[in-house]
Amino acid sequence: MSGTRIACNLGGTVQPCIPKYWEHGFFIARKFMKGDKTMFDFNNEQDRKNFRHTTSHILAQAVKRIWPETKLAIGPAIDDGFYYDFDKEGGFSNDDLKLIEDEMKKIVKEDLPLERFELPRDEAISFMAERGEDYKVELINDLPEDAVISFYKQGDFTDLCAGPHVESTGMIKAFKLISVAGAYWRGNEKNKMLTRIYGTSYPDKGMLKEHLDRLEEAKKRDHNKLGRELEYFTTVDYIGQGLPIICPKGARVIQTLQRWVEDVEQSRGCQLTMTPYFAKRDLYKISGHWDHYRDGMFVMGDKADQDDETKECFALRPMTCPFQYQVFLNRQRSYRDLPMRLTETSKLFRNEDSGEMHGLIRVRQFTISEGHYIIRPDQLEEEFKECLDLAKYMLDTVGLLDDCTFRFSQWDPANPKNKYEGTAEQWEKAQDAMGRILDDLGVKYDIGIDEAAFYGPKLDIQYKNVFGKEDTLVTIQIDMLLAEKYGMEYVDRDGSRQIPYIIHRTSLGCYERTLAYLIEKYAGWLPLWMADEQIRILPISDSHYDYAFELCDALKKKGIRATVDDRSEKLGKKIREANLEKVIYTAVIGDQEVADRTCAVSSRFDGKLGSMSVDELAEVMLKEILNKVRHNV
RNA sequence: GCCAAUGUGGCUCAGGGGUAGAGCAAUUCACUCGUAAUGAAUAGGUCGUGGGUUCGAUUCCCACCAUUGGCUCCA
Repeated sequence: MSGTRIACNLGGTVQPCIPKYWEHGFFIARKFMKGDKTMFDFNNEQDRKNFRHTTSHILAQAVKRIWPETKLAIGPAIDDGFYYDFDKEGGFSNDDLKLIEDEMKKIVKEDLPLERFELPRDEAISFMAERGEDYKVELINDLPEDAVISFYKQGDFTDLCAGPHVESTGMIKAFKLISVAGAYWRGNEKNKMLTRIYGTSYPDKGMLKEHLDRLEEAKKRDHNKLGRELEYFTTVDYIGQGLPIICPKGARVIQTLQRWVEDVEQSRGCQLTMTPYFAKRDLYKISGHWDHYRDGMFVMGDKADQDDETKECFALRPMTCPFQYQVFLNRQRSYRDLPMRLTETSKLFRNEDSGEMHGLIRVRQFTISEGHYIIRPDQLEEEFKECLDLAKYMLDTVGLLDDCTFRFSQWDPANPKNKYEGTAEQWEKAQDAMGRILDDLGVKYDIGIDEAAFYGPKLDIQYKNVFGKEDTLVTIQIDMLLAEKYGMEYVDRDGSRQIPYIIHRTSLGCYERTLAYLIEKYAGWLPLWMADEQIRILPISDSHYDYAFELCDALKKKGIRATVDDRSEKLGKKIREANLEKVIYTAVIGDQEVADRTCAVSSRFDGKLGSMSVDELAEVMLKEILNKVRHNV
């Protein structure tokens, strides 16, 4: 969009926007830039947001024209487009979307200028109250005392809005309504569920098409589709939601990752533990899980017995922490024992709400490289740094680091659900420590308020799936609370008893989720070292089978995962299917190869490598495997 | 959990109140093949599950289950 750079000269308060078209473009209203000349550029985030925000107003206008009784909530721009929340009886159907789009086209054609005006609070309230816009009235009421209350008017439609917007509705040359979804008013599940319409818009049709094509391409990488097609995993109705079956191919990847992770952790001073998958309620009571996390746990037995102290009650573990602490508690500890770096490839069980599950990304049983570093306070910085370094090393090795973002997840003292343990003082102390360490390390992070664990702040390493939805891949948490709850202490140098700090950390994070992201990142072409089938040998006809199997065995002996396609099919078909099944290396065997004891090798990434002996082939492949080479797909 | 959409052989999909169809895949046979689909034949579905309406339901209604997109929650 470099050609679309336009000047803007625009007004203060009630001033109408005066369009001033430059060569190719249009211009944008900036209420706050009185007399200032600025450029519009769709590549600029703010300009793009304004553009999408105006589109959301057009959406609202269209909806109000068709269903005047509909109440408006909010309608901001988001990363790839915009949405608007409506309160309409019965919601919207897909046919309705079409209807709305048609009306929106009319509004664009009408080329209505967006005019900004302000009203004093009482007038603003009566303005919206007269129109029956209860949600808007609530919004205005909640604005701070000194807030400027502004409106934007376009033709027959006026919305409460801080702006800014583009010049006129005629500028929205290309848009599309993408989907309908439910969303709680103000994001609170206790409030009414409204109907949200998502859409996107662009300055021209070509860009819109590009965007939609990108979405189509993303769908092809979707682990939930590709992972099932390639038989990494499957699900079964009668086993249950969020309980995927990891098939051999997926299990191989996870096994390979797990072995590597455990080895690396061991080389960095971690000790492996194996602790029970479930425990009595008593354990979780000490940790606070029983009070703060019970909804997320699978508690066994009758619900009625759960709180009956005379009855034994077990629950599957949602976290490993309280189990691993028992290792520390097993005997008296000295400051010399610290840091104690415990790690476990841990199965966890969390009773997620039914609507939360998603492929391998959000499941009810998962496997995580979960570690607890029990440390002296003076070791906090060094050990935290070690955890971060470990995580970055692992993510970098598998190729996910570059797409990660960091989130400093903090508590919200005002959380209404009594989510957090501990005192404000303890929280401030832990958060200050983490903030200091992150700043020292120069980590660039966003701050997530109310994203902390119930026992402490977290550094979350976030990753986005092909559709842009973000989840946590790795987490490192500082905990100054739980050690005390469990009576964990060590004898310090001076003989005094001290309470350790604990760092909760994952190194590679959840294997199921990581597998999902790897499938998406590599579009199924996982790096050779973790791929299940590393090479497929393709004999041309059955006279070549013996040599093909001989070759296969020779490669296996060298630690390469090789198979033979011994079906009675033509070579073209075998090659096609090896590609569809994302096998990186193929080796063709015909008369020539049998005669000179070679094979004709191709690699997905390096093309035809020509004729090679077993040893040459193994050398090439082992080099790629040992170096954990990753390709861009 | 909430809002909505979807659910037809392994996969992609068509159909529709009178008890189901295509392509690919699978199986068998023939072909013995040189870098992205050889041909023929065969088999495979109580149309997600359970109720209801009806002479009759896969089709209409209800509930449940699962999948998908959001919301809320979260590794």
